[in-house]
Amino acid sequence: MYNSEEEFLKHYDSSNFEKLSMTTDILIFSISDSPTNNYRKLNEKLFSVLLVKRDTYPFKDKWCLPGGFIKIDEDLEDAPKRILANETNIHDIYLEQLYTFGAVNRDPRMRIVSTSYMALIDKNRLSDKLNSNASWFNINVMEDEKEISVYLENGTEEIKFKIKKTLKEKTTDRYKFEVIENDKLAFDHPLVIVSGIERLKNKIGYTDIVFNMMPEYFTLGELQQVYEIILGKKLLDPAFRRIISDKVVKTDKKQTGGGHRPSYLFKYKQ
Amino acid sequence: MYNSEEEFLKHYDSSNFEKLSMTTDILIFSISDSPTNNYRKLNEKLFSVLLVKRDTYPFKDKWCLPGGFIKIDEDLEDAPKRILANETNIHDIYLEQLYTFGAVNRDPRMRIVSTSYMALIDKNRLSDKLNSNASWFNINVMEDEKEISVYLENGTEEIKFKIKKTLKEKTTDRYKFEVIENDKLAFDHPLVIVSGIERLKNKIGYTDIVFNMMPEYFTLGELQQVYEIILGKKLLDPAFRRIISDKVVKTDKKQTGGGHRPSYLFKYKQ
DNA sequence: TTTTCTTTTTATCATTTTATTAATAACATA
DNA sequence: TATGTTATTAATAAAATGATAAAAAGAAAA
Repeated sequence: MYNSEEEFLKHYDSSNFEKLSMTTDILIFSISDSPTNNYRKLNEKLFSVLLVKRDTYPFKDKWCLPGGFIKIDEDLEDAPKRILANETNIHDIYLEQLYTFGAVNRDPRMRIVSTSYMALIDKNRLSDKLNSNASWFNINVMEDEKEISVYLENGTEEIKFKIKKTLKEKTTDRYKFEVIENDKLAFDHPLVIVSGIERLKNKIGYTDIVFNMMPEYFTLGELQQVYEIILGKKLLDPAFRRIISDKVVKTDKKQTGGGHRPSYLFKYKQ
Repeated sequence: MYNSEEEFLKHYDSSNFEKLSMTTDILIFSISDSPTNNYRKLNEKLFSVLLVKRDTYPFKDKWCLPGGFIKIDEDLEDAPKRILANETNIHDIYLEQLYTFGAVNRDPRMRIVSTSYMALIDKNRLSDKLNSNASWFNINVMEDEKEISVYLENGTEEIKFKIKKTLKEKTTDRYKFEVIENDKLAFDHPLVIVSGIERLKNKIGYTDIVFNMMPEYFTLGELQQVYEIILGKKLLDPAFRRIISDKVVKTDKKQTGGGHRPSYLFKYKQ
């Protein structure tokens, strides 16, 4: 019918195929300091995620991940970058594509497929003011063979949800996730959050991505806490130090005032 | 403006947002036997991918991955299942989402975002006849710090492409891939193939997915060959046997006729 | 029939890595 | 000055890994 690619494209009718909308959802993870900073209580580090309260339908007054529509003339990965720039003042943010969710009825408005991204940031680099409807939620995860329970709190509100996991194949560690309890999170965002936590848990073992969330100077105790929160288990001090010893450099700074032997501050070895 | 979610949805105008088309591309990997099966030459195992020759524009006469458009009323992951069913006669195929590619100009026709999937199958379960324009290509990969060269051949045709890799962040093992040589593959499919190989290379170490490509009975030498092809390096026999010893069961069957000590046949320990 | 060849399979030992326990160090407070 | 607390390191045991070599079993050649 056509004799060349040029000719074909000239006559191509793009309405031949069904069209849909795409959005992106961004899991922005960071590390927070515990609000209770008592005497003789370690400056506890917490793992947190940024959520936004919806002020319009659908899911009005529920919390969701920052996100938005992909523009027709915008590369897919430029959308999360644009939204991140809108939520923060930082430019060089660690960003990684997570998963694309595309169940037919995942959005009540219409058919929308959403590609989720995970961003890791050091909160200390943020200018203080967040967008008015955004808030950091500390993350607590309880996981066993069958379920993942996630508890989020920001000092005022609490969000809980539970996810059932069933092994997809005997040959993998892959699970099928299904939301079985959720009252305060919009869309399929519980799934996105859990996917991100799983990804991070997996990658913390063979990459250095965790340092994207750490401040410039930190103690090994703090770093170990972050590993422990994300992995959901306690680590032995000497083992942990062996593992990260070649990733960090000791500085001559010390963190005093803890009522005990002060710890040296370390930096990430670039 | 609206007093309830129902009311909002009733009046929702889905033409508010820009729409695009979505496709899926499926990397179907398997293991092939070497065509040269000489005396005293091990029955060599090769790693292969299924490609389809395009008979229409765009990219007429180029090779591409099996794929197609996502239907408006079809779950995202049902599309690759539908296409797999069309290409094979097998039902329970290992399928895993790989990555969503969404550069604005990745398709010359119009804006198309594509979610790629990786499928692993045991060729022995296929009925012999493939679709007429489909063909298995054996894969050879040469990788160093800066580049990945992939060489595909199906006995008749050869396809070569080269990809430059640059480290994205110092904190990860993540690379940015850029196609620098490619003459016979359509779209951004070189990127999809390389992403899949990297995923497989990574996952072979901590999952059992490789057994989805193995026949029911295999020798440890054959299994080791498959590991070696995918990892791109030689493994020591005793080390390999230690690693996989708890994943396989020895049967009382032997593979004789090799002019040397026969090897036992093993099965995957389900 | 015997020897040679090849590859499979197992054994052995050295080395490295990881796990566990315990000891020592340093600061803040009573 | 003694005590509590956490940081840091030392020391040892256990496990995993790496590397080499030896034994086993069949096919083919002498």
